[in-house]
Amino acid sequence: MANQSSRLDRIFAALADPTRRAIVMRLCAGEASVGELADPFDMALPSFMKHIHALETSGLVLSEKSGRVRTCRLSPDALVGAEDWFQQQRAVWEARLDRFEDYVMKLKKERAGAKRPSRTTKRKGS
Amino acid sequence: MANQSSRLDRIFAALADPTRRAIVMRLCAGEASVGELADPFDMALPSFMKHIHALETSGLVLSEKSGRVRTCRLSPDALVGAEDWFQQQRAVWEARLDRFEDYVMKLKKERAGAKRPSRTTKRKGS
DNA sequence: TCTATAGTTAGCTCCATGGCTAACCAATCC
DNA sequence: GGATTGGTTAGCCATGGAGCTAACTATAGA
Repeated sequence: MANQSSRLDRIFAALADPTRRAIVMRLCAGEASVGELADPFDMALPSFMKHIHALETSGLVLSEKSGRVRTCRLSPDALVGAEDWFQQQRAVWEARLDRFEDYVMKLKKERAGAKRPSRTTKRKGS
Repeated sequence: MANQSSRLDRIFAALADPTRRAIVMRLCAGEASVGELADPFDMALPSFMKHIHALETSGLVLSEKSGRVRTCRLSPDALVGAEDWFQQQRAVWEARLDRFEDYVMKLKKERAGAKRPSRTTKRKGS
């Protein structure tokens, strides 16, 4: 797993473009040919194909040509990689919030220690 | 003019860069000054500042200058927007898979005596 | 006050991206 | 077989992103 980050690079870069996000959204509803996908966009085909290609090299989209028609579909685990990233971040972030809260609680406790007999300050859980 | 890049555009573009993802990850662990953030990266400060700026204009990161030190932290709802997008997509996608699965099941049933119930579509909940 | 520190601004390269046209296959269809 | 359709390749251009240096501002510390 040397360079997994570059995969994330490409996934996020792919999703940074509204045209490509729209393609992904459309493919969520089922596979489609390049032509069908391109139809709603006011864009020359070669330009559009670049988007398809970007999505393919990011691993989000798979395509297959049969006859003269290329059919695209979402990769089964397409969005998983990126979504996982978010979840990891959120995990750290929330852990940190917890820790921060602990810290604040501890401060309060220490500071109030003189004034107030502390209630058993034990949180952590959620 | 009317349509400057949408917020999602900027968020995903921001996350498409490994340096910036690293910054976000680091900020998950708590706020830090620009200098502290920049330290692990072998990069000139002005270059690094561009990354910070990209993160700020994406709304992922907030910063505040006090004295000569600029302190950065994650925006509280930083990753929410993007994460939501994934969840929406996944919803549509899974709905569609379910429909597809229904279809497959129906096929199987029709073709033979129905035997095994399967539900492969499920992945981690949140 | 003088100096070191922490960022900032300006301005330059280089290359990737997103768009275009034009010409080119290769299936299909009449 | 010839025309049509659906994609592909090649090549051009403009923009913007990522990096750099150099010079500057402003605060903190001695």
